[in-house]
Amino acid sequence: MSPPLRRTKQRDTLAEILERSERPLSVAELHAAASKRTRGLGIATVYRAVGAMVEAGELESVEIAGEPPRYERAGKGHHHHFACERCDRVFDLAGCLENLRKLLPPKFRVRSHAVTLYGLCAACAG
Amino acid sequence: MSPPLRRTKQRDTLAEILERSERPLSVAELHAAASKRTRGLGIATVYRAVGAMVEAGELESVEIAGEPPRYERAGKGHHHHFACERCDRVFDLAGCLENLRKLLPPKFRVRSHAVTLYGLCAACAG
DNA sequence: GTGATAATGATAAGTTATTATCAATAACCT
DNA sequence: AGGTTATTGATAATAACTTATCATTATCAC
Repeated sequence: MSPPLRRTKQRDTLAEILERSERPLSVAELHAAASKRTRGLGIATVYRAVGAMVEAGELESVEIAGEPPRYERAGKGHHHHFACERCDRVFDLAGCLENLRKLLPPKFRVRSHAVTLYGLCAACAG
Repeated sequence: MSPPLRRTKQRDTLAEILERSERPLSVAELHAAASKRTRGLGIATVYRAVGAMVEAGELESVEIAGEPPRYERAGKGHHHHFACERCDRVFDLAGCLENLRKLLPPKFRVRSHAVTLYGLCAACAG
């Protein structure tokens, strides 16, 4: 069975950053942000913490083609994402689209879908 | 400047398979299909041919998160894709969705978008 | 046909992201 | 506080693709 888990400064910091973040973060972003508070934080620790939180259902991963996954807290409700082509950050979009099924060929069965918009975020569109 | 390009059996085969294919193909799929006709075909040759065709604007790449890119002939018109979770093949979907912009936060500028459906293709849904 | 050289195939090397290893450190129970 | 052991950080090792290298082969202009 799984070993009893211990509370550490590193994990607390990482969890808090993710909890507070209004957008999904990559491991690299998370490492950078947490390093400001927890000096010398190892990248492996970030991977371990993120993996455990996904495993525990506290985090969900946001997969975007050609990009490393981002992570955001679970239970935000169905939504999609925007990837800024300049600053490389990913943002949440509110809501979804109807009629996705109308795209579907006969006999195909959909289990999930992803909609990603690419462009410039507000900051980069300046 | 670029060296004059020569016509080879390998490139002809690859171009023809892509031209005839009704769905986007990965380098691996393309290599497998072309190897039946051109024995001993090297994977590097496939990468080189695909790269050149993309460069020339004859092919477009189809990027799907967590998957190697697929390639399809350019100029098919705007459409999206379906990724079968069982057989791992990618299919074209006809048309698009309206009102993508309604998802957009203020001041964000969209340049392109991707819609990918995941599920089982007709063959796998059986 | 012949020569110059682009293309090929086999494979080494490079990328990028992630996981494994392991000695040192720090949590937590009594 | 002290001991057990989970966790950490540094880094080696993987993994999955893609590109580079280079001797050999094949294309094409003449």
